[in-house]
Amino acid sequence: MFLHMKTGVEQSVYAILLLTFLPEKAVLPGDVISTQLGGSATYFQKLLRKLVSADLLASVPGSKGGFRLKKTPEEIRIYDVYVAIEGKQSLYSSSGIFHDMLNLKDKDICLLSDLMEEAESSWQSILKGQTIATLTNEIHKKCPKENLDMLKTTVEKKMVR
Amino acid sequence: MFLHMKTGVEQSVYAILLLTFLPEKAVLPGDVISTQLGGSATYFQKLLRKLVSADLLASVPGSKGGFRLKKTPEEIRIYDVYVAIEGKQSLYSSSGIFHDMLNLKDKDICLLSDLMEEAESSWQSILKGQTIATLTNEIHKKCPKENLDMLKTTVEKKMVR
DNA sequence: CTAAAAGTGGACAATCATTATCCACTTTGT
DNA sequence: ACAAAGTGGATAATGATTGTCCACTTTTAG
Repeated sequence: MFLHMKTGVEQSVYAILLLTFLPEKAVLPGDVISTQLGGSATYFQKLLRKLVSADLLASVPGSKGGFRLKKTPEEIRIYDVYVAIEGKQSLYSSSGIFHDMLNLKDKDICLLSDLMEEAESSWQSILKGQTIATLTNEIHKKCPKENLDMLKTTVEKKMVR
Repeated sequence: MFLHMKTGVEQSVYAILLLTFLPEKAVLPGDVISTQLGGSATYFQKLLRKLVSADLLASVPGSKGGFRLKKTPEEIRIYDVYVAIEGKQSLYSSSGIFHDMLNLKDKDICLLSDLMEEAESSWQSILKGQTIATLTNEIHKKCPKENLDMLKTTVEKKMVR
């Protein structure tokens, strides 16, 4: 088992967080978002596309285009962001060692699968219990108001429509 | 976040399982273990060394040497195997995006860290609740007795001392 | 109507952690 | 003394993640 936040998911969460500052109907161009977060702009575009495919973000093409939330912060669970980026497939999959060791006929028998599924679902349930809205609430505890206001100002300056 | 059983941990669990069949004081050479499990023998040696370092296995060098359990199956939690192979470090570590986004002074502030720690500890608690002994019990449900007996016979044929 | 700005999708390259190999060295039994 | 087996370290191969590029479509502005 491996338990590591890939930067893709982390970046996505923060990107969505940034978009919560947008007024209704306004959008933020992708390169503004990536500039604000730092890191690779082109890779970031791919993340944004995944978030669009997952219906978390809406995109407007063309000049004056950009991205905005497609759901409310309350509706977006951290788990949804995770699935949007990583996909659902990253659940435990046996490598067949148990099968080989015991010379079993049925390829699908695996000793660890039950345990791993339980562990994963326990992990996921935590991520399902937290939404983007939860995080925005916590921002105020963790971050000085002035920094937050500065960020809001930047967003409003760069947004379109 | 990424949740995937690396084969190292999986192999290790099965290796330990295999060693539970050994009578007191007997040992099984490393290459016998890896042959039984399949996969790379040399990589497997590295895993065994990690398990020895973690005090889960005892090793006897020299001719007629090999490996045996250092603890009882009841004492070895799946979590212990995980930590032995992966190390404790694979906890969530922020990549500093939150910091960059908000221009914070304190590098260590991270919005996601609390959530991730909670999710991880929930995941780990499942792995702490299961031991090698638990798995041996389940083997009988999942695996025909004849295959199991065949495995035991092989182990007894190849063991030393 | 044309150009510029912005998102889309796919092919492809770079990076990094994991997995795998090799070798010189030590320990133990015969 | 020699063979079998574990140890530790250096190093290569692999594969997933991350990052780049480019041709294409959509929209707005002039």
